Amino acid sequence: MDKTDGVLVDDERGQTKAELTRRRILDAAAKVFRARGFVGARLTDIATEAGLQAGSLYYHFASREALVEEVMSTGHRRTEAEVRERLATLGPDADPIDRLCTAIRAHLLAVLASTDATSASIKMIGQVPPDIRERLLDQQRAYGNLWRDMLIDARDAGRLKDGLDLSIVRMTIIGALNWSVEWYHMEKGYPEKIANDMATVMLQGLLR
Amino acid sequence: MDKTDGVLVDDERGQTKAELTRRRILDAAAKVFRARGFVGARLTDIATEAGLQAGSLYYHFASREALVEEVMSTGHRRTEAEVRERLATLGPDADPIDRLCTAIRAHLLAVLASTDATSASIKMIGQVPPDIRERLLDQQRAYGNLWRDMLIDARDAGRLKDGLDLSIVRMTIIGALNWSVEWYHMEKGYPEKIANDMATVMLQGLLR
DNA sequence: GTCTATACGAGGATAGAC
DNA sequence: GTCTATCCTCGTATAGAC
Repeated sequence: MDKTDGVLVDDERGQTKAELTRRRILDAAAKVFRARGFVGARLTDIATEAGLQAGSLYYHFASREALVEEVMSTGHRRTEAEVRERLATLGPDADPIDRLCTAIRAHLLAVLASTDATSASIKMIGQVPPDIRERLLDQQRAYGNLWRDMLIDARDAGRLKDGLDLSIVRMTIIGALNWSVEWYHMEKGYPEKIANDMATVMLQGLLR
Repeated sequence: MDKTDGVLVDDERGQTKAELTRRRILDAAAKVFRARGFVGARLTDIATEAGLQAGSLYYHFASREALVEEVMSTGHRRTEAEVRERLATLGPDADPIDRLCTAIRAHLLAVLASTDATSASIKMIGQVPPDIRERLLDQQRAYGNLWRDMLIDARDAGRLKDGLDLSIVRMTIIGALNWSVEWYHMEKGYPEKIANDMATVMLQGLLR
């Protein structure tokens, strides 16, 4: 499984040719899937983007679905990694609200300003076949728990409004963050500003 | 265009057999598209659900894409209609914050507790071919303006925090509402509670 | 490892009977 | 209007040469 490890490093030392090509295919696939969605992305498109023929993909991947799944899995793993890293910089006993704010910002920036795989994974989660979807949701459970725990900590510290269902709150926040892939376009956006406004609205509300 | 009018009435008087079948197909399509997504929904499934054979669909619709587009268009129109109706009950010079709160609740309830077409239209907006997508986004512009105007009114009344980009706020709110179709399941949900918590979080924030 | 060529299945779409 | 039967296109996947 060393293919799934070093995924975040772009260091080429010690990579066989096959591993490099495999990586190139994954990048191409992420780009095409992000742009065209699960339906619209053809293996021919992906192969062309990666600089080879459609048939050649099968030397590296067992099927179209295997390719999709790895792209999405990688995308989610990156988002989660970025959020956890940013949280780690706060130290273990940071203020729970600071942690929430940091997570909101990190998740949004990961989704908008990071790789194609991250937004592809969000855009396609509602489209992939049930078995793939199931495995991906399993994988995302740990990440969901991270958010759940942050919210519980904040509530236990007496910082949240009473009576809110924290599951609903969690899905509301993550939903707003994720939906940004549907409307954000590189030309017109300032991810930092979006992250700030979203954090403000979700934590303090939009009312004065 | 009397097909697109009476869409909300279930009154059968004056409807030809063809019009009734057409309606039945649209309902079946909405259900199948909602459940299986744009990719997974086959014409065979839709036809079966509507109680006829795949080939027969073509008497009523020119193509699969025409069918998709009408389902989505109808779905969005219903959401918009429900929100506008609820706003209308408030009267023309209601408090701008009441209007926002009402719109948030109405949009969510329309999406979660209403017909298959409403959630299908949201789930598939990121999946359909560019030309269809373009026309649907055009259609949605008027609805976006409704939200934009509500936010502007609230700001002009001095009720919103300073410095927020109202476009970002609008997309944040609508995004959170729309994303609910990805996580809500009929069994476990209480749309009213979800609507309340979402309105609270977005207007007043989740902090105490 | 990557190519070319091709097999194969699936599903959208059409034709004609009824 | 709806059926059955069939065509046709497209894209995934495989085989074998290089």
